[in-house]
Amino acid sequence: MSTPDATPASYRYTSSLAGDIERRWQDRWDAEGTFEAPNPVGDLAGDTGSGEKFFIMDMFPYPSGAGLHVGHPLGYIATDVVGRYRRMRGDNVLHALGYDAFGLPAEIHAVQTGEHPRTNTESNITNMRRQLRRLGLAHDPRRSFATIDADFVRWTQWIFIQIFESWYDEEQDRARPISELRAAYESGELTAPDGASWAELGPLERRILIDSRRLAYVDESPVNWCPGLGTVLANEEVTSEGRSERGNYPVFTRNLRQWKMRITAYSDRLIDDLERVDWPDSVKNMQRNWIGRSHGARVRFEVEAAGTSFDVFTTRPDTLFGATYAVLAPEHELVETFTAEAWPTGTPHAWTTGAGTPAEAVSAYRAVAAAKTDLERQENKDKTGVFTGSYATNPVNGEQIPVFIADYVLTGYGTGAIMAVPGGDQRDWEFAEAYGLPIIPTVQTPEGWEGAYAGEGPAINSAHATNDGTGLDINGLGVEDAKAAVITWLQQHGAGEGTTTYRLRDWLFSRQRYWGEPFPIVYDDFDQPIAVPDHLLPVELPDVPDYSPKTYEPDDADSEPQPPLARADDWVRVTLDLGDGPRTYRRETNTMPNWAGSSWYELRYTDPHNADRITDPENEKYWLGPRTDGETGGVDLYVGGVEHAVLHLLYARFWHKVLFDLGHVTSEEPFQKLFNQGYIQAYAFKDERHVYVEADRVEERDGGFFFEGRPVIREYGKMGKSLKNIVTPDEMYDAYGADTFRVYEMSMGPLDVSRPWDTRAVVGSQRFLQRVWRLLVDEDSGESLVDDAELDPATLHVLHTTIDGVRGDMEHMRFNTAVAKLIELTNHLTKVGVSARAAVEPLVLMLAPLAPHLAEELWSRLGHEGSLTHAPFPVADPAHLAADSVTCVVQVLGKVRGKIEVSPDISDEELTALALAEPNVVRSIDGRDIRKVIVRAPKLVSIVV
RNA sequence: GCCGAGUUGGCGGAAUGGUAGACGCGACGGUCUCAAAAACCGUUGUCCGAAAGGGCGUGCGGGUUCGAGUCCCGCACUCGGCACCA
Repeated sequence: MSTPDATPASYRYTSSLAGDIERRWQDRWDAEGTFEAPNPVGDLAGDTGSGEKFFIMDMFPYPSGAGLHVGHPLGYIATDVVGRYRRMRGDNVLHALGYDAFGLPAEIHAVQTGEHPRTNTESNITNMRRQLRRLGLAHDPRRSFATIDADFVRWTQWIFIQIFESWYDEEQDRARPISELRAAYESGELTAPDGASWAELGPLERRILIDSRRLAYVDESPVNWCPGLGTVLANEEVTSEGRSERGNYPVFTRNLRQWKMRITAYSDRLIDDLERVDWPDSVKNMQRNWIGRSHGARVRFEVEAAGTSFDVFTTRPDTLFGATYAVLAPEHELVETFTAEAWPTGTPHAWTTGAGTPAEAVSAYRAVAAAKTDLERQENKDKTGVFTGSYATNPVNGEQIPVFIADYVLTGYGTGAIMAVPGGDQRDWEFAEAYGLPIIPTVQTPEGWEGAYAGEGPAINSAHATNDGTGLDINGLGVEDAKAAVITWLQQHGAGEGTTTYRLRDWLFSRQRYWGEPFPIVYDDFDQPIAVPDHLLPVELPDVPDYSPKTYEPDDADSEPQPPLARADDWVRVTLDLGDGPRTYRRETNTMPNWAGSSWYELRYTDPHNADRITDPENEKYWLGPRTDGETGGVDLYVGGVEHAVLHLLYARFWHKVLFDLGHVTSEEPFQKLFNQGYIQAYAFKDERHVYVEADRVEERDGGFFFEGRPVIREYGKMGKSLKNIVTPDEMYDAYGADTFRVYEMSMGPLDVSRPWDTRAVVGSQRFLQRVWRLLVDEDSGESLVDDAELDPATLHVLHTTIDGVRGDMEHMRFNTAVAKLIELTNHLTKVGVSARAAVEPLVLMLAPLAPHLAEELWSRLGHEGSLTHAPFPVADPAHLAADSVTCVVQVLGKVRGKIEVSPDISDEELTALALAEPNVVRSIDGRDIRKVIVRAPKLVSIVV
């Protein structure tokens, strides 16, 4: 690396000079607390100023031990540029960075090394802080935290208790304290689902009734059990292949007692409020699809032989006349009830699978289905099933239709049972073909249509006459009208009603892991959960000899989860006085998923040291509250990758809404504006053995790529150690300095687009900063080159159009074009040899958000005392935006045939005359009649002949 | 299959319906140097032409318009999400 002494130009802006400047300013910013943002109240209280507040957040990092590559800081640089720009606009900017520090990698490391996960995690945080500090990010260091800090865990647990101690009031459409539910039962305003009154219930029954309504509850239900990881997983953590997102182990559906959060109560609000936030449409759509709201009908099918009925959900009640059989999911709770004693006479062989009785066939089928992973269920799309031996009554026409069980019907969606309409549904069609079931079309198909038809058309075969005239007849109606008619009829006849179902399931919240927040829950002798009182929070993790859950063979579906905390006997047994004297309780031994901390961390930035509340209401209202009535409030700008579209971003919205309902926050949404940055990707190279070779040693020539003289194949994708294509920020700091690195990342392209890293191209950004430096500083002597000359008109024009453009680009986060405009200004000043203060001061100020260290250095060399952090961002003077002359384009039949330099305020007539006089235009017209002349003075004349 | 985003030079990318390719990389030529590197200056969509100038050109096929990368219709391909969701 060159040093200042190695070249004649001792004061050239080289990497080492940049490094000196950058470290010096970083130390000074720290010492002066330059980026500390004042709060309205509390320990960080100060003068919040007259400007707007602006709260920026990055999706906080997991402190991985692997270190950073150049892709990681992209979003952090972008938010830093926005924050620095907003400060120069006079805003009070809150920007800090915490660490999402619970999670599996640290626990796996701990299991392997025996070292406590906290030790490793904290050293990773230290290392990451060091790497990021070198970038010069303008964060308020007082507001940084990690989700593993005892103080943070305390409030995570406190929020859990808030959720545990509340229920969802469907009438008022909001969460309310559980005490109000108890009061409603006591007063008789509400009764238990079975109609029992509060007075009739015993103490335990009362508790079970209350517990069943909580927003955080224990429930035995089908969950994703992953024996390979030894834990259960949320739906969102299972891939579409039915494997764990972490570790890629098989996942099985098992009925287990686990903690859940009633996120489904918020389905409608989570969908509807997407309209009120400024988020990318793609993310909104992903959330809508994930919640999966569908409108339809619930239809009751009586099974007379069994003396009971089952409900199905359908989005197409208009096709009810085409329902020729019904299917229950194999796990449906009524399967046994519907399983007949013996096969009805004439049952086709295919329906029985050769079993002697329905019970044998059903239990064999259920056993096979239970042993399948979700992946196996998905891979095999051949329709299979068995007949239960029972028939159900189609309510619209009284037809007896056979009831099957089949694994193409899912237990978790709708009612876990369907009416099968082979004429209108491809899956039902396939099943009907396989089992010889009748197919009745109920919608007129287009000419020549084969197979199931799900499209528009008039209803056919859809009438049933009854003696009393109450029969349903929808023939001829369109799909929408038919749906409405059927729902009305079902409601009148007590056979069903219109309803809405959701794909979203309640959030499985417990994990059998060590490295997570313990639940603030104990169990009493009745085995019922009780919240640990606030003053005993946080419940801290005990030290244990072994951090691993009991894991199993990945394919061992019958294994049972066993959390590591269950082995810490001294911790599990605890004596507490919960108001009725000291008693022994048993602690909950599951831990929270690593989504817990990130579900509320935006709140803690606003009041990070508050010991009495998650955040003071004044601070929350100032930083997050709605600016005007009807707004949701929330973080002003949240930047991160799209990979959290349905995980973190859905959970965080849910928790925030609960806290809003309970009156703890004034904002209805956590993140008002969301921006997904793209990824920086990289090329990787493989040799003829398909082994990756070091990418930085590959040469490109003759249109091919070579490593040590041998041809290699190029691939495009992620940066990764195994791909041998990692480029680290540290390498960039050493070779160019942080400012060059920042400018390069911002100039590569639009922030939301992914693009390949190209180390060779970074030098362009360095050359740009060197040119800026050379405008102000003599490279040989280090003397200032700045003078007080007046600006010529052309320079004034370039300067002010640049100011105008850069401001617009900053407002809309178009940093790539902002950099391009600053380069153009710099190139202009270099070309005309202008180093006048009137030009270079605004240049330095505009550069400050992007290359803050260099800008601070030049600002002080311009004679200013303090930091330019709060110096005003330049404002364009409209008087200088208009150019002295503009190039007018003359088109003939839409093709450019001439250009004229004209005054900006030229009249249409004058311009037309000039255009028609242009020699090349005259030649193009070639004597033809002019039919029309379109004039857009002063930029364009279009001549039609 | 459904939903969403995209397709512009050798590469990353610019372009309120009005000069396509700003800015940067690379490449080519030059200055400086004993030489090289760095730095600086110039050229660079493509074809015809000595030049002036002209033809072609934003994935493909149509359309609207004086004028389309941009708007409309259809298609292909790439990427992302969901997927036996009734």
